[in-house]
Amino acid sequence: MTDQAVPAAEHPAERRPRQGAAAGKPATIYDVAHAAGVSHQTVSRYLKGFEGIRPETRAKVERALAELDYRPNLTARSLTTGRSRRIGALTHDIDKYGPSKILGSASAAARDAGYVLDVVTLDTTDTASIREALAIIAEHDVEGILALSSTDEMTHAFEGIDFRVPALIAAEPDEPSRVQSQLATVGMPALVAHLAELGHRRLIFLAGPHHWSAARNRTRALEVAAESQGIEVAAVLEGDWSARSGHELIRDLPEIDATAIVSANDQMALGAILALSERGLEVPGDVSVTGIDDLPDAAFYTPPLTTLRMDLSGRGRAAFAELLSRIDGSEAHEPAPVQSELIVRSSTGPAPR
Amino acid sequence: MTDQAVPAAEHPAERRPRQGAAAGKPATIYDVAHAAGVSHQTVSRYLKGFEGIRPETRAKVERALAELDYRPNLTARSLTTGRSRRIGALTHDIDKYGPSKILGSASAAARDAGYVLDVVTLDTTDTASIREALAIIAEHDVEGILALSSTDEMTHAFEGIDFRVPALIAAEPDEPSRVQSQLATVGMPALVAHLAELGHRRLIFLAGPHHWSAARNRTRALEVAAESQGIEVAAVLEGDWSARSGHELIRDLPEIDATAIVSANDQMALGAILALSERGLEVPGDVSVTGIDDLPDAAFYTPPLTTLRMDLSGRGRAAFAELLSRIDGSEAHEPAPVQSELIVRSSTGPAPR
DNA sequence: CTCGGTCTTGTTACCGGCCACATTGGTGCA
DNA sequence: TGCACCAATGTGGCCGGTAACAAGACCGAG
Repeated sequence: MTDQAVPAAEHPAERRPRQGAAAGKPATIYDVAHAAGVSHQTVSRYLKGFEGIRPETRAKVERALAELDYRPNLTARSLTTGRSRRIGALTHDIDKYGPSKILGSASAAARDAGYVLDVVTLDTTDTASIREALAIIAEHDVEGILALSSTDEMTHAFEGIDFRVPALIAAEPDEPSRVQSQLATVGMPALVAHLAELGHRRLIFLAGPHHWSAARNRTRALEVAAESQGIEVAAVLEGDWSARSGHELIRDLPEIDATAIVSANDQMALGAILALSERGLEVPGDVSVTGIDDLPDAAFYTPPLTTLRMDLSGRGRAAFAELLSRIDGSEAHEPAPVQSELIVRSSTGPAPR
Repeated sequence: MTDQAVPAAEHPAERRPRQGAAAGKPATIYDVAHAAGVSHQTVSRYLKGFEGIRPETRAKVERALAELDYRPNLTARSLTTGRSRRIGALTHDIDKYGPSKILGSASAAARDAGYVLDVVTLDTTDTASIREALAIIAEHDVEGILALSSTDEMTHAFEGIDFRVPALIAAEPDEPSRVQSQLATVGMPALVAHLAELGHRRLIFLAGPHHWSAARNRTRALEVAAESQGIEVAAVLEGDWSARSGHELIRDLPEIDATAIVSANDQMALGAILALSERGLEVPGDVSVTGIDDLPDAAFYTPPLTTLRMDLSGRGRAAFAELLSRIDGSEAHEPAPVQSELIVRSSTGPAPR
């Protein structure tokens, strides 16, 4: 409490020349404290929103803060608090609609919660490269890990790893659950019923790749719905979600032994429609086609696609919310169940007799 | 240098109970150093790849490292080095193909360079929300900032801000440059020439939203190419990149006073095709339609779309490379020029007389 | 045998925050 | 008037690394 200058024992910040935004390095709380004539701790308290600071002290701090254009250094903060406010996100096929939509909504949810997503993309689907990506994420000191695409390889890569932080795969789960049951109990039956009402009795299913849990989910839901409504599934053909694969599967079929094609996503349906038209078949005159997802573009296919609208944004948000609740131990407020809704457009019509 | 135990002055790590991966917190270099019987600095040197370590010391460190399942704490490292190995990425419309493709490729490039992208998504396009997103990014201690979508609002939001780190907008630039000139000098002229050869003399252009620099770019390139080849642009209609807008623009047109529609992207072309068919016009029999981008789906539209393939991945990679070179001051190895290539499919055909 | 240089390793300070604890000044009450 | 108590603020340590410098061991040369 003496006022006499102690030559070298001055505060570290003393040695640094006075600096504002224009100068070299960003201001720290020490710079601010010095400028305000208070201790760094007082600044820290102010920043934290501590109430018990005298008005005039508060004013001094505020002035210094503004003057130096202070911005907190989150790196330093997270070193002591252990909270980095960062979530590692892992995805492949980010250029595909589904994953990128989920990513976007998860990212928006993250932002609203003050988090940022550290995105690492995967080039390939093999377990080894997923592991590698996980290692990168782990180094970056994230508070949680979110996998945006749910394949067997992903599940496998997640097994037996000690992440030290919560990790989860955003998925249409294999196991019975809200999502699955909503699709299986409401969405898919509605789609099949729609076809049945139009007189269709045999359909071909274009499935997604089997190593995706969402694909298995959708296949099973379709089979159950068809069975229970007495609709025959003439064939289940496995594609890779792409329009190309939908096109090839239908193009290479010896004969179209059904009056309807149900596709596990809209893009394969798009390919199927083209292949049908190349075979001289009309949609929906000769064959009806349906998709799943309801891409924004699906309403503008020729013809506009009848499809099941899936709430992908909801999935991203729900996944993030779930992860967040695991991170801070708070109870996950039960997310609204993810809905699927039948959207009838003109790609479906009465079955030809 | 005495060996006698100094009660409380032991190393911090001493006080913590022995711990492996199974125990509480992750191991630090101090833990490793203690386990190996060396100083933490020796461990740090080993980790850095320092050569001058005696083989037996090296072995001890390696053993301890493995035993404790040590993983470096990047937060602590970046606090001293000032290098966080993190890039802030800013985008809206991440669920659209263009931005997500650019994001994906930028992210892949980042990963290869040992960086991670901190993604913040924008809900709206206004400058204020961009600024807010930038503030979030700035707090997260990134080494650079990359904006993935290039709108006027983005440019505006970037102006007059002291980022303290390199920041750039990945764009098809307004100013003459490689990208623009390749599109303007090669791609677009090829597209227009293709239509001219088919006998088209009047076309309608579906432009992207004017506040996107890429949209202005494409509009200007088209106008120039059309002018120089004696093709008349009957109308320039501004959409918002979506299939919906392409559909509405063509649907609401009093008359189709042209034999070809050139769209600034594939999705508006998709909407246009549907609108034409609803008007009873055949593509390409009555009207030819072209797009730009060459989405994977564009080859499977009905009819498959003639389009200009744009190298979006190249854009993402190039943007990241440029940013990286600004960060570490290295010379940017001139990236391969971004190419656009004419892809002729069946949505274009001879002009009706 | 001593001295300087090199090689290897250890010690201490520091990055920018937060936390626990210490200290100061003012107030109420006996 | 003295003292306990509380409100406001300051001090020092710590988080987990890196950097600068110091120190001990070993070497050859004078």
